[in-house]
Amino acid sequence: MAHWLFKSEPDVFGIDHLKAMPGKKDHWDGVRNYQARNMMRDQMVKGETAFFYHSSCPEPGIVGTVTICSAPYPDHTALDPTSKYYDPKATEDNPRWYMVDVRYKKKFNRVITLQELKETKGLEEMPLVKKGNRLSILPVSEKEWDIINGLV
DNA sequence: GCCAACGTTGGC
DNA sequence: GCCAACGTTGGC
Repeated sequence: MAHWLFKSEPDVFGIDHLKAMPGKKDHWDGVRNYQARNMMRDQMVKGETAFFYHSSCPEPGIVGTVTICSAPYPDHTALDPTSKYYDPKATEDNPRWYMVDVRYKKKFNRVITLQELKETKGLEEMPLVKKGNRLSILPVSEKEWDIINGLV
């Protein structure tokens, strides 16, 4: 099974928000980038695990893990004119954007900072540590998954 | 708040 | 199909 990384701004929706949701799960809406959507729609499988990453905050880094607990399905916020994720080009027949549900799995006892990830041997090829990457959904290899879990 | 690095849009 | 303009992301 593949592994993933989900980025989110902790001020908007951090791992503690997810943990506080009913059933400790929520839908991961608002992905509005085609590359991220394609990975989500075409490759994600229920039961796979992912890192939860906090971005645009004082200490950017990986804060825990989540489980993908649904198959990909259309992101209905794209059809809602009152949503900040509304997309006038999305329709019922052609939803354009997709999402999955994620469930809180674990919060690490510390933040594995971006800085630390950059300095860790074996993670050099992670898109996350490379310059200019802005995708909110990223694939994580089995090797990288193990290395990062070993840092905690 | 700055700015680099993208991605998207739209005129041609 | 090119490409300039514009918008967004996200670390610092």
